[in-house]
Amino acid sequence: MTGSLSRSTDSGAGPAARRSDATRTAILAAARERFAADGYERATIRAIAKDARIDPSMVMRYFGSKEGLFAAAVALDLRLPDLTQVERDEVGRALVQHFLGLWEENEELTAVLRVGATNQAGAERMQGIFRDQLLPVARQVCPDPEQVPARAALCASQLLGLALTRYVLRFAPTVALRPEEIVAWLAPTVQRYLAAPSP
Amino acid sequence: MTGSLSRSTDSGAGPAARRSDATRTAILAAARERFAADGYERATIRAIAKDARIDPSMVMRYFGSKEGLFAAAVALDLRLPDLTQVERDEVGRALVQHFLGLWEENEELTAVLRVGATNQAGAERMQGIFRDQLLPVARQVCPDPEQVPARAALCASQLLGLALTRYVLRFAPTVALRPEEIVAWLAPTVQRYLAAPSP
DNA sequence: TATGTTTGCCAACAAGCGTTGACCAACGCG
DNA sequence: CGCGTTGGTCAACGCTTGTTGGCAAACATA
Repeated sequence: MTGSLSRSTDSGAGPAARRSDATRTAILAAARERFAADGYERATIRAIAKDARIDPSMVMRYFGSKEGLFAAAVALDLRLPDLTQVERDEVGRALVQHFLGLWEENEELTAVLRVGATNQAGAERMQGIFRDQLLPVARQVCPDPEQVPARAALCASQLLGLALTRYVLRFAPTVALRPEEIVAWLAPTVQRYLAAPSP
Repeated sequence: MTGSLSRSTDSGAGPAARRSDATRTAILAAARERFAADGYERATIRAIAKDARIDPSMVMRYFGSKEGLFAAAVALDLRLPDLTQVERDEVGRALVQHFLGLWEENEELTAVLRVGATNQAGAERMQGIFRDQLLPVARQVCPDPEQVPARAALCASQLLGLALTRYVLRFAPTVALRPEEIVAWLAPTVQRYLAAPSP
């Protein structure tokens, strides 16, 4: 009941490092992996707990529910670059390159895409990412403000389509493509969607 | 409700129209709807049976298992046009138009896409559709036979990306686009992926 | 040492799932 | 009429799921 959480080793800046932090991050890592591999429904709390080598009830204690765990596991920040600093006719290439790098190293993105395809809450989360992160960047580049949503949406369709076929559906020819090839093919597309005059 | 044709009037050609055919198709329709709306795991046999107003056990009798039902519900034929009959620089537009028409009228495609994102068997089914239906068409148009798989894969990424954002994730700006706009934007992309010299 | 808080495991719950088999009501036909 | 086939319901099975509460150690503080 006491709110006091003073610790002997709490020296100065930042919150004290609790013993449970290790388990917490272990759970989150296992959750990301499972969500990415299996999607929301088939990624069971029991399996995640087994991966993290703790009891399923701990997951509930730390994250309240399965939805809470998912929300905590995939807190997505695309870290999109500031396109005002990029040459006007290079924004397409910059965006594709950035996205590809994200997907290659980060399995959260596969998780959120897989869940977005199954789950209503997941879809809404993706809508939020699109609205809060991609739309503003598109606004920096698009000529006509009124066309920003449509153009950003077209970019999303191409970028997510690549991610879908390469990381989720695993089409053989798409998986075989080297990153440079992908950039070379997709950059002009994204460039046109973003900045070229409308057809 | 049954509208059953009498067996005695079974005149010659084709198998007799059984009374159960109505239920069968009702189950399939309900299954398509549920799979499209909920994905594989959350589309329960019980819910499908309730939609079709019959007992869950009937689904098992007719289709053996949930996987059997899914296989029967989404037997996918894209009916892709013969691109050798189309002007060389119009194949992009033709393909986009055809795909868009399919998606707009046919919820099987949403179902198979949603399931492909969750389910291993679903993903393999999509790989098969790509291999057996899109690849051959690309072979009709691509200049260099060696590039056919990569080029077809790029087309798939754009077309499926559109379907994903429009019909599954339901991004507002993508949903708002009129079909003609989509064709106008995507046709040049697909055209370039298929037939333009590699970058 | 004594006390209260963390951290964790265990066993169980209620609900929902796919699936099965027993049983019943029509129907077609001799 | 009687009888086999068909179309259908019902009740249950075994299992897995998310979730809960109790209890025992480990630890921190006094």
